[in-house]
Amino acid sequence: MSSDGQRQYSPTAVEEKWRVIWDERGTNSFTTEELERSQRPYFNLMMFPYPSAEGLHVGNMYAFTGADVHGRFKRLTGHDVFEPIGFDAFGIHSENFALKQGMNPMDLIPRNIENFTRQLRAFGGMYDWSHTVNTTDPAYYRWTQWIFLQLFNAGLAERKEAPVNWCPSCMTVLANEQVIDGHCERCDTAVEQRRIAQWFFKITHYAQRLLDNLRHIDWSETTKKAQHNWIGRSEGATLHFPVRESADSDTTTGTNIEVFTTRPDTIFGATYMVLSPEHPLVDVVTTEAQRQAVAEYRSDAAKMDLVARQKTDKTKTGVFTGGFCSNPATDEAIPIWVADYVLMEYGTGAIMAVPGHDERDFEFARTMDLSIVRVVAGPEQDADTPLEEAYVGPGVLVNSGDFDGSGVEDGKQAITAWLGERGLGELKVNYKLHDWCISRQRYWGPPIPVIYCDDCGPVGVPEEDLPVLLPRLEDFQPDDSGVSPLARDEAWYRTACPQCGEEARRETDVSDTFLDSSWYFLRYPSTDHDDVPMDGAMTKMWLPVDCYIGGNEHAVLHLMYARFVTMVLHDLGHLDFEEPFDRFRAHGMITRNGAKMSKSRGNVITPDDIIDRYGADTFRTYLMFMGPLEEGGDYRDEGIQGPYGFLHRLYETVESAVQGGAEAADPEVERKIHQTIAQATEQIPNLQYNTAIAAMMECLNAIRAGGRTPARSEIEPLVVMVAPFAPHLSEELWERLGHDGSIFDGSQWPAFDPEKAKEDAVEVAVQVNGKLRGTIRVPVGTDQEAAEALARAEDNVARYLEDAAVRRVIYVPNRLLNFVVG
RNA sequence: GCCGGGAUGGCGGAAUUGGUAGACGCACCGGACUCAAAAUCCGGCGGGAGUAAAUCCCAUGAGGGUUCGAGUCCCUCUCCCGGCACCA
Repeated sequence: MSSDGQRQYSPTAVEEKWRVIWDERGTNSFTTEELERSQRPYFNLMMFPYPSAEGLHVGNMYAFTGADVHGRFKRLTGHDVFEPIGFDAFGIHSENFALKQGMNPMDLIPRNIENFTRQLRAFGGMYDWSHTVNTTDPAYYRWTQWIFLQLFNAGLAERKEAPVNWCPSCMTVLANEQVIDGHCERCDTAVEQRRIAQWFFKITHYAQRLLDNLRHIDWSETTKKAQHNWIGRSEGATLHFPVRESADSDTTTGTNIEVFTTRPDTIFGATYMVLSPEHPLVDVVTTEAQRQAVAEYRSDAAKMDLVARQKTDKTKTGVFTGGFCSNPATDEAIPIWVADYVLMEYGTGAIMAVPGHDERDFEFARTMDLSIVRVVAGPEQDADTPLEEAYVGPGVLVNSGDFDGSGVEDGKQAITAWLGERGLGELKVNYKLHDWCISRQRYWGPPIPVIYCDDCGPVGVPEEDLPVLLPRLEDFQPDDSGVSPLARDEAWYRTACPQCGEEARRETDVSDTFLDSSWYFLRYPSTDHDDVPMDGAMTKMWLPVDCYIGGNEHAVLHLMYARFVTMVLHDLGHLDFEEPFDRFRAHGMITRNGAKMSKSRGNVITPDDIIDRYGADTFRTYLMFMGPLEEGGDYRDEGIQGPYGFLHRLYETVESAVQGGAEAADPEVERKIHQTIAQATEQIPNLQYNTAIAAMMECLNAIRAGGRTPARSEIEPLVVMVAPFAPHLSEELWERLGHDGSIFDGSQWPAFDPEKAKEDAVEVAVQVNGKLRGTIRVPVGTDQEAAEALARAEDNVARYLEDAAVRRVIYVPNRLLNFVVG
């Protein structure tokens, strides 16, 4: 109590009080029955965190606050908001950290989860703690393994030996998506190539659907665009080039080399052929004389790490195989080369080189002194215009036999059809998307539920035997063998074949963490059901997710895999929808004092410190006030004073109103309140939190103007509108205002009354030739004649109109009046 | 190179989608309260001219254009951030 009898706002005390009350009353959690019987279900999702040893960072807080504000707003407007949280606790992060600490992740993870839970409660998330998931819990990963089996049984999981990205530091295989610029996403070590047998999910089978659905899902444009590019559809043709016995002989060997090209129209300019070093036909076409040179080149390419291999600015290298093939359009013999600028992973691993109209081929042809032919003439060019560089623009075909004069686009169709008549070409769509390698030669993940039997081959673990428990290993250090540490636990991997009962061996690889996170949202509503991954009724009630807010760093990994897994489960009859998230919004990044936050810079904000000092409510409000959620913002240490003062003044104002405020509402103030209601109601669902908060600040300033103490009815709507941002404080003030129960129960969001918000007079700008010369205050809806008369009476306006002829008058009612003179 | 997003006071950011640029907040300056400081409250705050007021000029990355009127639309350019990248 302070001397004047009013209580002081103590964020720490208020927040602690309401955390306890929420828990006691179960304010934020649903019982199983409540989940089953919801009237207006709303599934509000945020990206579950990886529980690091460092604890929650501001980036997490920012995202979670943005999502939590959304959930709380939906709840205040009468929805049953299900807002769960969980822990994505498997994976290389935890494993590496455990190795460094000399601890077992099985001991480390529960500790981290405990700390995260404490922080998530402290920040005031509206989490349903009775429906949480932990990916490392056998009760969860049992179903992750079940999902593997669904794909396995449907023929969508495939074991194949493939060149993979190998991180020599993490000693494991990485997905293409985890290789950033030739370096390991986690430790930044240069990645090498290796060939290992791996399990792949055939996501490429879904490429077109994943692409098509982007058109109708309500997602952030940036995220959709990233997925669009990642899928990388391109239309072209597969063309067949018959291999010849020799340069001078017309005889073909019967072998064809297939190429994928987006420019079949330029085939008359294909003057040589290039195979990637890994291409299986290299040995077939290489002549005896060139065998050694080719072998050396291939072995150099194999040794090269992916960084060096993928450098686009290095000079092109290659070697002639000695072999020739026929250009199917010209029937001329063209030489076959091997060069590492052709990648085995895309298309067919072979290209027809058209140096005249492809920059890379041009560069290679120049280096190797190969012939360059023009087959497209752009504007002001003809068949003989010399080529100083590759011409990739539009034009008409030249030097192309019967197709001369045809446009580039028509030529593509016509030439492909013409080659097709001879069985040498067909239209083809290609995608950049690769199949998803889910095998990891590590310890800390769910074992892939497969048993290898000498007689039966790979056999899926029967569903009733799930989960395949991850054994506790004391030595889980990965090694250079390319095999998971689980291969050291013989008692674990030795088992009987489920089909024939003979001695067999378990798969010792574990699955990718992205598999864990590809379906966690499907699990949340069903955590009360141990016997199924997704309960039918719960899934029908709550899914798909209504709103998902998260970081765009997951645009092409997590979000693509979640869509894929959902689509597969739909096709297999487990779900009745094929897109998991109705709405997705990517939040922006936050910086501190204009600089990126990073541990190495030492400028990372520790949420615990800020919350201790200012309270979670102030922290939340400030984070949301910094800028638009979708654009991010800049955290300035002094800036938090604004929201801090705002919440203090709100507290004081409510206190004094309760002690005895004004008898009746002031119409001016009431107008401001309703204008604020209108603005907040419109902007909060659009995630324009910064401007909504600004409006509330203005509203409080208006309420307090002139040191006035408002009536309770005047301050109450503001307390509700602030609730999504400052939930603890709002509960406290709601109670002080004499209400029982939670402010979040019973749809308290204030109703907007347009009549009360209406202004009766407006300022109209008066311009002469577009320059502001005065303003007039007029009743709303004043007509031009009246406004003009008033404006002409203004001294400063009259001055400019004196000796000028008014040619035109532009009147925008309630806004502006412009005299055009001249 | 390609794709996406930006550039507005000392700073973070507003601007009814073509109609009074700078809301709200931070920082700063002045004042009140105080023995003093903190906290709080009141006032000021883009630049320039003007003793001041009135008023005028300039100003939304740069340059041009459309328009009665442009931060907003069109063209050209510069820089910054994010993603993809020898993808045939």
